[in-house]
Formats: sequence, structure tokens, C-alpha cells
Amino acid sequence: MQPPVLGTDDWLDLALQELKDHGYGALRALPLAKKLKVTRGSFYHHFESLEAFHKAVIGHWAERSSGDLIKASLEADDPQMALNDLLQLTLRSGAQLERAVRSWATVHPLVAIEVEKIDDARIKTAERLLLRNGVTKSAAATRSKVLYWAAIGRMMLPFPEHNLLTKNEITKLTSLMLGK
Amino acid sequence: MQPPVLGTDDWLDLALQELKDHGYGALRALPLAKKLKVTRGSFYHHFESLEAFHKAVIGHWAERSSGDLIKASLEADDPQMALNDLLQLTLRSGAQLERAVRSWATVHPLVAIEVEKIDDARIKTAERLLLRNGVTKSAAATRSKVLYWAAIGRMMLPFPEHNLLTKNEITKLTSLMLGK
DNA sequence: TCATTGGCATACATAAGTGTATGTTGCGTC
DNA sequence: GACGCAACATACACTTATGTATGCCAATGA
Repeated sequence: MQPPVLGTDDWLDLALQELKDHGYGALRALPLAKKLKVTRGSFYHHFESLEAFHKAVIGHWAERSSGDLIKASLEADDPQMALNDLLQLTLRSGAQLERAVRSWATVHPLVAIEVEKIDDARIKTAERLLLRNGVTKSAAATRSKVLYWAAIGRMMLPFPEHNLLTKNEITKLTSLMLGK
Repeated sequence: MQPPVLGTDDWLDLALQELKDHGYGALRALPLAKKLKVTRGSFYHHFESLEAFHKAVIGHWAERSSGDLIKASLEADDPQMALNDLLQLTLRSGAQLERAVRSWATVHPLVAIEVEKIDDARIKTAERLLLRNGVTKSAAATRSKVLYWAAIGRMMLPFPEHNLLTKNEITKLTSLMLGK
């Protein structure tokens, strides 16, 4: 399956997987080593300490989230589709990881800083989307925030899949937000 | 300071405090016992096990959150004030605890269930507020969700205080949501 | 071919936690 | 004034984790 020798990225990829599935409490050397079927000797060969490892995990996540699905969907031209994607944002490959990272951010300052950067970037993207569709500058500033917060808030519900909006609801909401 | 003898509630009150300040990782017997200046003997006298303690903590929180500030603010008659309170919802005594509980819910099924109950109740409250202000039934159903999600999403930002809406922004948003 | 290096194993010391069994103390109560 | 119980303390066995020191081995390039 895996090559007999591992690189730093193999540890980081597993870390994101475990973070997604079991939360930040799973980011420790021994359990991860067992999953990779090696000993902690390998871990401490690749990383100076647990904290150094955690920083690397954050970096790995931030890298993968810079040009991610959310942003891509918001770049779309069709505002209806874009807002639909934003509001329905859920387990669509990555949302569960985001949930875990956001949870981690409540107890880890460096994670919090990285998350804020990504939030700000995405809000700006949503704002541009609204502007391109004729919303005034001040309204776009407010509504992009509220829409993004709603997407995050829904994703952070215990069971996001219990709270889907119908296509029809999205349509009306889009009209409302675009002032049409 | 504290009486020399403690009751179960003293443990639960401290638990909520530590949960708020340091996250669910702080909910363990030994550190809490140290803070109460007793040994774990007291802990295992009041609670069967760690898991039983955790369940008690959840119940304690749910009890206190059933008639809480968010709901109270949503009961207000002035829709502007109510929506303002909802959207600005932040460290206003309790939001930080909510952040921690929501974070906990991502890794603990029973917490997730309790949080969902409270979410549903609050959304219904917000919906009634919109209905009382002339919003149609279907619009109220959608908008109450989106508004509540936005409040939760903003609260879950790493630094909610960096994302305040101005009074003017709230006013315009209220008009939009009430269709006026 | 041989010294170096990357990738890991092994062993040890230490820390922090759980759970359990049992002893102790104070206090109401009959 | 002995009884019983609530509220602890103490001691022990166990588990799971970190960090560090050191050794092994296979590949590789001079």
C-alpha cells in the first residue's frame, strides 16, 4: 500500500484526516505513529516536537484552503449558483475538516489567526460577487459578511444535513440579497 | 472563601467555567480537583466516572441555556433591537461558553444532540419574531434560519470582536429582512 | 567502496491522567 | 453516645502520552 518509507507529507496528510474524523485531540505522536505502522522514532525524526508538528499541520491546512472550493464557488458568474453553494456548504469534501479546524481554533491561538485570514479572504470574495451583480458598495459589505457567517454557522451546527435549504428558498434569498 | 464542603453543583459550576475558559479538554478530574483544593476522592464520590461527569455537565449547561439571553432578546417586541442583539451576539456573558460547547459538540455525540435542541428552539423563536412583524410564513422560515446561522457563524469566528456590524448596517439589514 | 545521511527502532526517564479500594472525619439523629 | 452517612483523603495499579539518547540499516554519491 504505502511505500515502506514515509515523508513529512505523509504525516501531515494523515494529520488532516484524523483531525477531520476525530478532532484536534487526535493530533498526537503515538496514535498517529500506530496508524502509520511505525514508531514515534519516525515522528521525532520529522518534527522537533508536538507543537512544531501542530504548526506544520496548520500550515498544511492553510495551504490547501487558500484556493479551495468555497472560494472557487464564489468566483462563479451565476450568483444564484454561487450563493447556493455558499449556503449549502456542508460535508462537500472539506467542510468537516473546516469544522474541526474551527473547533481547534477555539483553543489554539495560531490556528485562530490562520482561520481569520482565510475568513477575511473569503468574505472579500463574496463581496466582489455581490458587487458584480449590482449591489451597492455598502450593502455588499454588510450582506457578504452576513451570508458568509450564515454559511459558517450552518456548517457548525451539530447536524448540518438536518438544515438544508430548498432550491426554492435559495432562489428567493438570492433575489432578496441582490435586491431584485 | 468556599465552604469547606462541596456539593455536586460546585463541581458543575467550575466545569462550566473551565469549559468556557479552556475548552472541553479541561474537563478532567485531577485538574478540576486541584482548582477546588480537594483530591479526586471528592470527584469520584460525586460522579461515577468521567463520562458520567461529562453527561452531568451537558445537562447543567442545557438547563441554564433553556431560558437564556438569546431567547430573551428574541422575545423583545422591537424587531430592530432583537435582530441587533441576535447579530451582535458575542462575548455578552455566555457566548464564549457557547463557543466551547459547540466545539465540544464536534467530538461528543450527546453534546451535539443537546446543542441541536437548543438551536431548533431558538430558530423557532426568531421565526415567530419575523412573523409578528408581517413577514410571510415561508419567508420567515427561511430568514430566521439564515439570521440565526449568521449569529452563530459570527460567534464562531476566531475573533468575533473584529467583526461587528454598525448600528446603521443593522438598521438596513433589519429593513431588508422585514421587507420594509 | 565507503562515509554520509535519511528513515526509522529501541530503551529509558518522566509526567499526567483514570479507576478502585479502603481509611478518616465531622455531623445530625434517634 | 453509638450509628450511619456524606464528604473527603490516601495509596496503589494501570494506561497513555512526551521527549531524548542511541543504535541500526539501506540507499547514494564522491
